[in-house]
Amino acid sequence: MAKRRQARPAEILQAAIEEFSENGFAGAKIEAIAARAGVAKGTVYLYYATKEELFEAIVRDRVSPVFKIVSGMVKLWPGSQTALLKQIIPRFYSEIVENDMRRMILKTLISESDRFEQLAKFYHKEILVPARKMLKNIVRNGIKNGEFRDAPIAIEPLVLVGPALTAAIWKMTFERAEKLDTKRWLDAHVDLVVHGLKKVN
Amino acid sequence: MAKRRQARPAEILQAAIEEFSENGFAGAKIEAIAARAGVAKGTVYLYYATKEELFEAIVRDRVSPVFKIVSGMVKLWPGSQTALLKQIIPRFYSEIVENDMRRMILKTLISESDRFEQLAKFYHKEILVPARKMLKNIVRNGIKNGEFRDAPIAIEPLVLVGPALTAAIWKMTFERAEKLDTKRWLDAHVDLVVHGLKKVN
DNA sequence: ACAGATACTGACCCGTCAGTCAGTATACCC
DNA sequence: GGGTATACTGACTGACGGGTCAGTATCTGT
Repeated sequence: MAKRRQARPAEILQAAIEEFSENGFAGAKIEAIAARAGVAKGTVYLYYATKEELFEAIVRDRVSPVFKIVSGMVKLWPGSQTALLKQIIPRFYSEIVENDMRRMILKTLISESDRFEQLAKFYHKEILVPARKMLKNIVRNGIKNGEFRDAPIAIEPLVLVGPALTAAIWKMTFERAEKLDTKRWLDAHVDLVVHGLKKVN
Repeated sequence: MAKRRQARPAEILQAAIEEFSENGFAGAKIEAIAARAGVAKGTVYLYYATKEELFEAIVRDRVSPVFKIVSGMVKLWPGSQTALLKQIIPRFYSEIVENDMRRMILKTLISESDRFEQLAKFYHKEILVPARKMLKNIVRNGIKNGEFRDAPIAIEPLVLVGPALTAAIWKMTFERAEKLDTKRWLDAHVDLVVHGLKKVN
């Protein structure tokens, strides 16, 4: 023991991600997180004052960075905006729908939004607002270059990724009643969006 | 007291709807439900064995009936399928996004899906499957009569209402960070769907 | 090799709340 | 008006788990 001062936080965070992902926020036990990290319960509290703070650390450490990668990709895109959407939307599925940790974060944000008012604001500012801006740019570029119609989606572009969120919800909630066919869902989604935006004259 | 045997269940159910809607499933206290119903805690348990059972009773009593009304409307629709969608989609918003009770039910289903495995199956069978069938019929009819393209949406038609779900989630989770402009969102949604399905030759 | 600082431990504390049940009040029938 | 069934009550129990802290181990500098 001891001397681990710098390694500990990361170890505990990793253990927490696993425990939270498997059991959700409410179901996760601090003692179980400690056990996974090979540490006593009290030690967890040396680094994170509350269960909430531990959860917030996960969001800050693991969610924000991912978005920056996607967002960087957009800036360098050489092809058409339609092709870009066909690239981006599946990305939402692999990052949100198919990723245990991020699905769990989403579920927690929904379930415990009262408890995490602060975190919801953080998520909104760091993820939702930038995502909207990114999508808005894509749509506007498409309108400008004649690919897309001048549609109200340009004002409320997050509507474009709504079905992806719904797929994630389905997976969390109804998977045992009926398995989601992610690929089929994604295909329908992309097709709808592409044709919904396309300019027709 | 006494003699209320037939009135009690409905009174308690109503009180439970209010308490659950205001505080969510986890935050709702049986004692508070009892107080609202003007009854002692023990009395609640004479009619509903557990908190879960009480919640299930709400879903069974209040959710299924609504769907039947919407679904009936579709059968009698005289106009175009496009016009029908323009009628139906806003309906999803008033029934799900703008209704406290149903938003709370949705949130609970998501948050407590493990606890309510049985109920999730019920909801799937009674709501989701019929909703999908209804939407599938609309899309197919539209394809048949030349209004719509033959799109993959015909196979996964729930994608069409995905953005509505997302709006409900936003309202539950990020309302305090940024108020959802439901009408604007709805307009973008309907526009996307209508143009996404439209046949163009 | 000693002292003080730092890291860690885990038994315990404590608030919460779903669910129970012995006791009380009311209705109903003869 | 007495006796029994039925409805209701609310103090209590028991499980749970987040958070605490007095005690122990290890490290570090001199």
